[in-house]
Amino acid sequence: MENTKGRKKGAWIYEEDKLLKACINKYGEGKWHLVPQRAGLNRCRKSCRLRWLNYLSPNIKRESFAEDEIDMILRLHKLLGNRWFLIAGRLPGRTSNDVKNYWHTHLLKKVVSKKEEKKDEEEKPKEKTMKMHEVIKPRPLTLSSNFGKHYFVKQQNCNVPIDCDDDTETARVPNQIANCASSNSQPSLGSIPIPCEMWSDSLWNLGEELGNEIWLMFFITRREF
DNA sequence: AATACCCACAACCGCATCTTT
DNA sequence: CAAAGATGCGGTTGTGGGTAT
Repeated sequence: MENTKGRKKGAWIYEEDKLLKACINKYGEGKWHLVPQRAGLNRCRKSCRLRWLNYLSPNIKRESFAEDEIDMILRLHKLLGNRWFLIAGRLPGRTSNDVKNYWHTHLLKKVVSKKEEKKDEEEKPKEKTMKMHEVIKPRPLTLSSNFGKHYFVKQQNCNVPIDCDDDTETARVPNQIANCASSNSQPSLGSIPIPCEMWSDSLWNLGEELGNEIWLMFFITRREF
């Protein structure tokens, strides 16, 4: 199987794995555009990267998911939605592809059927303060190379509850960072900056309701593969 | 034994974001 | 500042193995 550029596609064979491993061991990870050439592989850079990250990397756990891992996936998914990379980041040895696959094959059905059950029971008046299942979607952000890469809580369409009297009074935080340590990255309500204490308090309140798991979303340091 | 179906997971693709020029 | 290239993530598809009929 080959693509339009004559690159091989489909399942990897043992020899290819060996070449890729040798290449990564020699040159390290990264510079994926150079990997096919360095390794002597007729594969595209994406394919090489995926193969390493999802299969060949020595950090990968091969055994099936443990109870606590499943529990963690369920909780984190409730908070983060389909941010598989972030969820996997909290599960040592698991890749985002592993988590995503496990979700689709094992957990999705469970969650859907549970929701169906709940739906029947509910039909109650709207929650006043916040919707517990609204997903907060953090996005990766690269700071200067000295700081490495970190993930923060914030992104477009992320509604942060702040002592609201009705449904509408939530702080719609623009696509910026809640990193109080950084002077130019203060969260805001429209153009008005939100004091860090208020921001933290809001998260703290939310954290109490969600069993403090919200804090996982603070400074989820990116794994260095 | 043959076939159909299902499940698990590896791999690909598209696109958004980041970095470099 | 814009364009081009590189990177990484999430959605989706393909495929092989196991099970049921």
